[in-house]
Amino acid sequence: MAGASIKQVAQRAGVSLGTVSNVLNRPDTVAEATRQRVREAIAALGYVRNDSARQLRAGHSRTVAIVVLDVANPFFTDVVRGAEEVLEESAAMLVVCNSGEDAGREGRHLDALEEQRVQGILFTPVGDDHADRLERLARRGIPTVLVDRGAGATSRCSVAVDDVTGGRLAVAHLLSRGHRRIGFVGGPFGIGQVADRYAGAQAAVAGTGAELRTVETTGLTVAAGRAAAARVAALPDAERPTALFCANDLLALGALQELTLRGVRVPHDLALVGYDDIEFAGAAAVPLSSVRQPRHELGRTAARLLLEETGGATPHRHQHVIFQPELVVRHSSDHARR
Amino acid sequence: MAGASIKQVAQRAGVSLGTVSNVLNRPDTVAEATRQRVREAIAALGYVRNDSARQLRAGHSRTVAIVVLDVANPFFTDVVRGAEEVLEESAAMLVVCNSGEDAGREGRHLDALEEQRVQGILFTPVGDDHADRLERLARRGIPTVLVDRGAGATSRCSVAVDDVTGGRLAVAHLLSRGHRRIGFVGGPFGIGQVADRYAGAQAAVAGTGAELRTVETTGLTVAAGRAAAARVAALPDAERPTALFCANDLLALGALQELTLRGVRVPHDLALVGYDDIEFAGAAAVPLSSVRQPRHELGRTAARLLLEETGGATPHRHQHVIFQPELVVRHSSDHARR
DNA sequence: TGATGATGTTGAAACGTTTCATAGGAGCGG
DNA sequence: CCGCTCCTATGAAACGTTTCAACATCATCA
Repeated sequence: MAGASIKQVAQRAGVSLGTVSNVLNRPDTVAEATRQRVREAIAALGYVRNDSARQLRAGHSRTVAIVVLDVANPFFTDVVRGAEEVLEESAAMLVVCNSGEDAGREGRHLDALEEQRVQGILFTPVGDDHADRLERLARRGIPTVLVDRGAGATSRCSVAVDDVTGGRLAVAHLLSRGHRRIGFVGGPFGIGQVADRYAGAQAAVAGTGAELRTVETTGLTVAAGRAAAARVAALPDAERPTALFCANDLLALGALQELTLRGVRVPHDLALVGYDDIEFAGAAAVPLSSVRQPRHELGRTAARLLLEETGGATPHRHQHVIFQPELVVRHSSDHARR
Repeated sequence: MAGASIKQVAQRAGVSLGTVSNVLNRPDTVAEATRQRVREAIAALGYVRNDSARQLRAGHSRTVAIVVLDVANPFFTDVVRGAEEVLEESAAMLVVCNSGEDAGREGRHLDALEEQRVQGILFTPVGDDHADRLERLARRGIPTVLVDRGAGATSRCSVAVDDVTGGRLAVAHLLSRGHRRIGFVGGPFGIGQVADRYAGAQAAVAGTGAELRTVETTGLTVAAGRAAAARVAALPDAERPTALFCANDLLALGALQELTLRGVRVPHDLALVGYDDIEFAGAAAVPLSSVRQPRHELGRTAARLLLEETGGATPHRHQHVIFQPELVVRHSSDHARR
């Protein structure tokens, strides 16, 4: 019972092995009576197809992987849900791999996925030196769609939100509220999103005479946000920024917690803008201004592009879809500095 | 280049196919010079092992799956991270499957995992009628560890937090603050956690003369929490509970948003207690009282039990590990009702 | 010197599918 | 009754590993 194979099903149904396979894969080519008999044998033996064998023969699998920076980050979970929706329709299975912003772990995941000959990978890389890797995957027939990264790569598809614009929107907003010394909280700068949002922030202050100083963090977590806010709060008044632009909402929420704890009032003493507009941003102690991204749509589009490339009847043209972010102003930054 | 196989590596290195396999799996049985030569051939051809073939031969895979109710729920993401930590040490790969609280989707995932002959499954089922299914998986050699469910199943391991105690703690706390009409927000009741937390709540009110009324929801999401709170707010004063115990924090945060919007003051007009103590609970507009569970530890333990069963040198004894929850009182319920 | 072991390597079988060329019949028009 | 096609069913090959008994070689020791 443990491992009934096609052979045993065939024996029991009194047909050849190939016929069973036909029942499974092209039922219309098998006569009704035979089909019936085979189906009964399958049920009786509790036969379940062995996917390894199928894949071995087929040369590729029916699973699609998504490798994300952090499973616990609501940004990625929404992307995952979007991708799932699309993939479900095409009988592909989505598995989620978590790199945890660790290049080593990311590498091991990619190795395993390559060994498994997955159908394709939706990928948000930790660092920037992944071109060779993806090139190799492509040669092996495993297409990649870069998620929220790597616009410009000509040899694969990508979907992204314009992070430079997002950073610019956030900081322009703070400038319009009268802030002249603004802190950028985020890191490591090796992460493209962080670098881009910072670039946008810089672009916004350029030529305005305002000052942008960086408060570098080791990651994009609530804990890192707390630590960063502690450092900011400890600065002498003359140096302390009057507003913080955080590279994501987790950082901003962490900062908000720490600032509240230390009696720094938001937005009166310090304005705060986050990024991602996660579900909790509006529910925070001080409702958080944030830059909203179409995360769900990002996931759907990434999956769609991958399927187009895989199912490729028509020769595939790589596409780069860029979504535009949107600033949502809430109380945490809604206070004009005189 | 696309698909170099062991055979081509062997040819290039001038050795037999079996020797290459030995280099890969038992390098110490191969002479240094040969090993070197084979390694070079592998590198030159860009050979990557085909996991399907390996699995087919081995009869089982090296991946472990975790099937969760909702990837976006911080409770599960923490469990996932705990499990990952343990599995990483044993060269197993964890893939996350999202049932989205949908029995159909759950079934399809289990089917796929069974076809893939995964090493084992960490599983939080949607409903209660999964015994047959798991029995079948077990017969096929795929062990399951129930996560946060199914204490009492004698034929498999489980890890759980005592949800009845958790529910009791929460409601006992509200009673001690003087509340006599308490609402339980949660659903569907088919989900074991919901049923257990409700049972605990009932146990707490039993014999106190206080009233417990249910506000049933269609899921455990922020949106469902909003909807539930809207219904509560619309009740006439005489019927409206003075406190809500929500089956998880997402519901509670949703409720908090909706109540704030409608001018119902928390905790003055209505006290609120959540469940899970997610990272955002303390950062909410009104810091949220909640029942904390050792989620990370839950994931670690589940993974450990699975590995013990799989790697089973010693015959495996199924275990049921129950963790105790802990009530964290914050501002949302910290107001004595006169 | 011949038996014994240790060390390295080989070749073939097996895992469970899918695919494909082929064959056995049945039905039918001529 | 022959030659055709159409419908079903068959058996063998192939996918890329791992495993294992057998073999070759060489040093060792009595």
